[in-house]
Amino acid sequence: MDPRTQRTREALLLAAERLFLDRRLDEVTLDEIAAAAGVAVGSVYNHFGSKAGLHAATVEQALEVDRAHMDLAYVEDRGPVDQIRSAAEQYLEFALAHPEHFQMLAFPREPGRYEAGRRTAEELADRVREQNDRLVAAIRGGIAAGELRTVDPELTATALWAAWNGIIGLAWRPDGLRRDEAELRELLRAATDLVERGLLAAP
Amino acid sequence: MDPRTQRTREALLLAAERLFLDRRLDEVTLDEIAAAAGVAVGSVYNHFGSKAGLHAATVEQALEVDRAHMDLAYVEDRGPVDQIRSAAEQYLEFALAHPEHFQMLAFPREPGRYEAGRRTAEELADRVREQNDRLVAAIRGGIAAGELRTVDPELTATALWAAWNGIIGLAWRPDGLRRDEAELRELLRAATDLVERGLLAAP
DNA sequence: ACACTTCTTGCAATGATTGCAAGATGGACC
DNA sequence: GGTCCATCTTGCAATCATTGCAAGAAGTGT
Repeated sequence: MDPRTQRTREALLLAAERLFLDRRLDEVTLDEIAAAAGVAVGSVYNHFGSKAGLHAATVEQALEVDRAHMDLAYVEDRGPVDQIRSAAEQYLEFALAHPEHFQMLAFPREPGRYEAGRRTAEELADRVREQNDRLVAAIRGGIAAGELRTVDPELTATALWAAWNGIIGLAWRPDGLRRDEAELRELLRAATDLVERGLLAAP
Repeated sequence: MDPRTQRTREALLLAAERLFLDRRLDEVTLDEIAAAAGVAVGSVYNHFGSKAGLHAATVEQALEVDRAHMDLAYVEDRGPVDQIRSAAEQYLEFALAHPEHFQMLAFPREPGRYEAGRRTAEELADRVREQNDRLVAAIRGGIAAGELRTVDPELTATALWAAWNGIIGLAWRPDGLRRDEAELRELLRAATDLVERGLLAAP
């Protein structure tokens, strides 16, 4: 990698990390960050695509946390059904612990006109696919083990993940429909129960 | 209502409607709209809270369309299960026909610091509650008729609606995970099937 | 006509974003 | 070393939504 790129990126990340420590995204200006990093504002766009992209990068470690969370779910000694159930729980834990990252994964914004923005967006999408593949595998496993009905694993995994996003996303609605942590757990539990046992009465 | 309020609102709505006819939200500036309406830019904030709020108001009729769509689902002569199934379908149709409104209902943005913005946000939330109540009623009906298992109707309705939001929202992702109309229909069908019959194999 | 409330307006300021052109720098090659 | 070239960086201007505020205008009631 070009040493200039490396220097600029690191200076920005370091400065941004410090500033984001005690202030929220909208309380810190790009001017301030760039000044603290000793770099031009434009460099933020060159390397991270947007303010949000820079912020994302500073919390990039959270993606590792994401993986760590989800690793908890897919441990080998759980049955497939258990894995799916705990995937939902761990996803919620991840979202509550790292709301910005959850929102970037679940509800990404337009990446802007800089190459760096689009690159970041696709990296995040890859992360989602990665988790989705594990879910697919769990579903496949469940079907193979006879624990689950025969469904399309890909379709089911995507639908499940998207449904979780919709439910968990209620936590950050700005209106009266916002749900708090406890309500979310209830909702997600209800959803999981629904998906497992179905809504229809036994025939 | 103060006649000044009425005049200003109508002038803005008329001008905005015209300009939004052949250009998208981000292609029309507030300066332009205010100039066309012969009012100050600030009036947009006084009455609609934000540019998005003004846009919302111009497509307000779409909310009637929303109701019309959803009315199709909850007709009396359908059974509760049928009603729920078609509620999902109609919600998708509504979202595809009126993406901006769907997004304002499903994923509202911060309403901004003007009173008008918060008012609009709560009106939209009320609209959601209204539809949610119908879903609750359908679920109650299904349980009463013995067609559905005994679940918490409120919890289930909210979870269902939020899940639909997550799935339908995939249509407007800016990244590689976007799903097109056909895929959405498939996904939603899969989700509905999942919710109805459950994922677990018959014991 | 007078007072009072409520709207409207104009203006300045902030801050993200975009586009661009000029300058600086690192690496490859002689 | 010196030269060339691709790539970064920078600075700057411009756009645009948003916010805050203060002065002016217009209803409303007395």
